Amino acid sequence: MGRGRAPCCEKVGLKKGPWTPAEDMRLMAYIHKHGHGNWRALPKQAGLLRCGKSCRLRWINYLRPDVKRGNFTPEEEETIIKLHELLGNKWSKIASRLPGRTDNEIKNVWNTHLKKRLVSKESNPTSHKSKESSSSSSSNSSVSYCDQGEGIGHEEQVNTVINSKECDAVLMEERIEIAIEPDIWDMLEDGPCQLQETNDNELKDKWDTDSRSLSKGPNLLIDGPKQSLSPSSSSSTSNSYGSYSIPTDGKGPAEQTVPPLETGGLVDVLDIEHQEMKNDQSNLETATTSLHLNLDFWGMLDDELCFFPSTTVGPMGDQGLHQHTSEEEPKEIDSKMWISYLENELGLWATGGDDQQSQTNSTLGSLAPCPHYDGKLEVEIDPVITYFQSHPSSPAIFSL
DNA sequence: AAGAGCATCAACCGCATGCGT
DNA sequence: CACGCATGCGGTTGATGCTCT
Repeated sequence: MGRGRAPCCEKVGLKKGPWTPAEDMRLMAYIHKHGHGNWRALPKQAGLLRCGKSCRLRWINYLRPDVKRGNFTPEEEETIIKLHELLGNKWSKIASRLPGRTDNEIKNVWNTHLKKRLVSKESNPTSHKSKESSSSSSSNSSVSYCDQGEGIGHEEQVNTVINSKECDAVLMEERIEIAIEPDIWDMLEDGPCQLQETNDNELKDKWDTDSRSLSKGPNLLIDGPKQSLSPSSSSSTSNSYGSYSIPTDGKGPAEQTVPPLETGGLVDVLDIEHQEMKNDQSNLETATTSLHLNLDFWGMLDDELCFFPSTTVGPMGDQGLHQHTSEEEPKEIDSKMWISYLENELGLWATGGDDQQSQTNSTLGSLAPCPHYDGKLEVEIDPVITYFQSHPSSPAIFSL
């Protein structure tokens, strides 16, 4: 049905392969300030030698604040199995039922773990029969009924509970059903600067501990705590992670009343869906609430930036990042300074090889540091490292 | 200790879909 | 209605790390 085809990304001069920390930072900084209204234009505007697709994917699968990392819980796995029975390889739909999980991640887990597990169970029918066997076409093969046009009955089965429209609409509501760790919010309310002064060791311990349980990637910017929180739901979108709100202003996280979703079982989930759809108005309200949450998230990010050690405040000194004026121009200046600052900091620790590195290094000397930035940091404290050590996960940084 | 094989997962690719003109 | 474009989605690949021999 699609008319015309997206012109292939300009391949010439565009970088492929694993993302570097510098690229991650650039992307995060850009989206932080500008959002991602246009993925295609984004890399150019952000100074990234990547195609928009690549940026989008990186953001969605890794940098997105509410992405949950770490091993899947048994409950999550069970949910995936059940949903796969019903939906087949509709990874994005499945992902929409698992807050913080991406379709890519779920797809990988399915292909590497769950599928094999089910196959082995099938080969041992005494321990596993009935349900799985009746839907084996979808559960033990990556080629599902959805792919093959078979199993329409399954689709109908799903549709008796949720038609596709319902499903999409429900996703909005669902986005806020994410367990929040209260202490995280407490930490936020205390203010990151205060934390730095009073709870630094404790917090660091927490991060360190959490970090150990994390999955790691070959090119991770930072490992992150296995978190069950996602303060900024991506509910402004019709899918689980498709877009993110542009920062402006918002209400505090404390207003959020978040019933934990996780996996109460598929039936429960679908029941909830059904009930939810009875009231479009409430969905609209939820959407509004979620929007506030998203906005707040960015505000929190800005607040977080004062988490830099007192000697390592950002480019705007101890005021800049907190100063939110209504005027566009100062914001733009802030944005540029912020990005420049990030680039500078990356120049302190990132290894060479990245062509952006030369850029950042070249600007290193020319950029006026913040009033508190005395230049000794390079030796004594690396502000970026310090910052991310305190916030071991990039998602965590944003989701705090 | 070294190499082979396997497992995992981030990232890419191409097609599908939706929307604006 | 036709077209072009941007984004979403699912399959696949390749790099990396781990385990086994």
